[in-house]
Amino acid sequence: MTKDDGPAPEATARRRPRGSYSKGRAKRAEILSEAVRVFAESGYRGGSLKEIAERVGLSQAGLLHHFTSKEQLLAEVLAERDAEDGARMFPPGAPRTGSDALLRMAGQVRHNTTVPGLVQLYATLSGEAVAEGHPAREPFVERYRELRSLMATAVAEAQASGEVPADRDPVMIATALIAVMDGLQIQWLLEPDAIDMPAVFDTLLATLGLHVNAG
Amino acid sequence: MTKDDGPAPEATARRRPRGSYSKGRAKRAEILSEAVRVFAESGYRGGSLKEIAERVGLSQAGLLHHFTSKEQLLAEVLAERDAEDGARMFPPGAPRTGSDALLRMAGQVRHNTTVPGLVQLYATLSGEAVAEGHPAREPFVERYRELRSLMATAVAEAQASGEVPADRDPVMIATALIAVMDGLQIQWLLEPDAIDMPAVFDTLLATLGLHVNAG
DNA sequence: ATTATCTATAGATCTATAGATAATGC
DNA sequence: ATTATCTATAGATCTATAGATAATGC
Repeated sequence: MTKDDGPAPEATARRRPRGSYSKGRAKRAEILSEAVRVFAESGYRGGSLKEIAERVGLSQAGLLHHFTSKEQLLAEVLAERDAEDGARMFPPGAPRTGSDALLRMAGQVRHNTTVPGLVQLYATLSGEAVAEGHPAREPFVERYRELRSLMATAVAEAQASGEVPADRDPVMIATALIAVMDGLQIQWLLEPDAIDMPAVFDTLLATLGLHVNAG
Repeated sequence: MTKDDGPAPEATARRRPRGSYSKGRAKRAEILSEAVRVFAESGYRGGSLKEIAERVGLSQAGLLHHFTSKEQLLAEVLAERDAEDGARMFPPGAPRTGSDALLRMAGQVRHNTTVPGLVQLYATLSGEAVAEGHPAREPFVERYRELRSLMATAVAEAQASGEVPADRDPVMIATALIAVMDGLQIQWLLEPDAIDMPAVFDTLLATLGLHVNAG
């Protein structure tokens, strides 16, 4: 067969898109990372496209060439951050079994103290996202659902292997651990010097019978 | 002495203010309680004076007769809510000693499930308030500082009296308990039916060696 | 030729103030 | 007479679209 599937140069005049140029892709990435900062500082409602645009050296309309709407920009910010954080807490290869995931969670808390911007992004957006109709609501619902499920499994496995006392409901423990992590972030963002996030989290794990440093 | 301290009817013509009428005071209270709802739903940034005004049957300018600015309205909302909640968790007469405060905290978690609007107010505002320059930031910093101090004392007393194991730092435990309470609210507001706040909190207290139901 | 940006602008908001009128209560 | 409200408006924003021009790369 001859290439009658290919682009008919003139007949149909089907001008197919060429895709973005490399300059465009670079700018797009720059916008995403600056959007993280602006949404972290001012939230989704409070953060303006103009502010983001100016920080990357574009006009506000220029920014909207890369993202069709503010809402789409937020969606991509969340997707990107979730992918990155997910890879950290649940690396694909790692045998996420037993107390392993719990220790990695403690590691995440430790890591978070080095990235206050991202911590603020989540703290700010999760607070906004509880509002009915907020564009980040569904993503957050799903995120917590998955997180609870993964952590509950980890707790149950740690209990089954005897690494952690089995006298508590694993789902309750998982929910509580996630809650502590979130709640600590608020207190820490408000008074970084007064709150030692990793120490508090480790204390709680120790109370559950899991010792981070002692193994 | 004759009343030369009284109002000189004409000389100085000092027309002193008469204070608000009862209708005005009623409207003011109405505004405050509707502001709670609007700020809960949309946050401080996202909530508009027009929305609040309409809900109480005033024009936006009419509302600003009772509060000189949006910021002042927020400040009064916070002050009022803090006073009310403070009275609940730390009643003036009660001998707030030992595990007493811990059990009252569990009671507060239980109570919170009946007032989702207030829970949302705090979840939303605390998320916003971590932003530099946010008008609720300082109030929240102080609130957490005081809460930690009160709870840490309670934990220490409970430890001293042997009601709770003394193998953990009371400040860490207090910080963690407050964090769990906050973090649970986010998960609960996102999925009320999936999260049993009181059960999770009680589970955590039990892990600490304090049994809410068993006494 | 297609993508990347810009300027200009429509159409919504929003807060706070000015100035007028209606309601309340010494 | 003082308080309680209203209408009108200034002065800032903000998002998204239209239409033009500059830059990039088949």
